[in-house]
Amino acid sequence: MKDASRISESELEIMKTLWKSNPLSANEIKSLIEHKVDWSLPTIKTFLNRLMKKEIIGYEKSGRKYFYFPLVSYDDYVKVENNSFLHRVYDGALNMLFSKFLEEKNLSKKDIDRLQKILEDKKEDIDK
Amino acid sequence: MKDASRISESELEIMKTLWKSNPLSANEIKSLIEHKVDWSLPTIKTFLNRLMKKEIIGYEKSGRKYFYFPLVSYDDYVKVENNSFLHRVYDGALNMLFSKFLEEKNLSKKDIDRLQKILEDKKEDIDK
DNA sequence: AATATTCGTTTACATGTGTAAACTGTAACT
DNA sequence: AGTTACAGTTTACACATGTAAACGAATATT
Repeated sequence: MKDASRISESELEIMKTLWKSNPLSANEIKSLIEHKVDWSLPTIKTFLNRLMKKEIIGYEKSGRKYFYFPLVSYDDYVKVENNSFLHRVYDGALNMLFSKFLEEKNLSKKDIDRLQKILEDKKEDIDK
Repeated sequence: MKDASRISESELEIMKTLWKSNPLSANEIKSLIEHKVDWSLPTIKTFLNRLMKKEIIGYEKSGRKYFYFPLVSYDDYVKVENNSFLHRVYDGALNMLFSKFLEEKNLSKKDIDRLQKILEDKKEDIDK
């Protein structure tokens, strides 16, 4: 698994697009994210280049055009980010993290049910 | 509540110390964190100054010495960070966040029990 | 009182990031 | 074939951040 740690906030916006569908050209990316952010094409190209230098995306040529795709999966990225967040903000205390989120967010009953189910399953894994 | 969003990673290390106990002088902070990071006193002073400019900490003078203390509470900081993390990585999908953490972390039985308790309480709040 | 010490303040500098214009090569149109 | 369009590449520039030395003022020591 590549090191996915150093994706900046703006670069991440590009990555989210690429994770949803790929490969994509710079123009396609622009269309897909312009409802969220207002970046000029050059700006998007800068981000694509930086992501390539970091080996977080790759590309395949088709004639004069480049089509970009992720080299790092969303899951890998999430793993790295989860960990760094957990340690940065909570010094690694997962329970604290959960408590704080639960404290301040309003979950629907359905959400809670779903989480309880996940926890039940987890428990079984341990017991087994 | 002050805007606590723009605390950098290094500055955060200082804040953690101050949240645990305050007010503290620059030297005291140095002693308290030197087991974690190896920063020279000037470096720590830079961070303190930046935090002051951002109005995240304040100080009180006692003779020639300054004693620093937080202007932003840990809880406020956590709230802001949780939110930004939730949206940055999960586009706001709290359930996804929980699932991912639960998926990849190993919780002890006790941890799970505690979380289940929290969820139960949450549920009661809703029912009520 | 003179000097050494100790604080805080100012200045410094490299790297990362947000944002984009200018440049260059190649494909397409007339 | 010449020129226009358009894709990628190079250069640019300001601000944030990591890291710290130099400077100046005030206190403590001899």
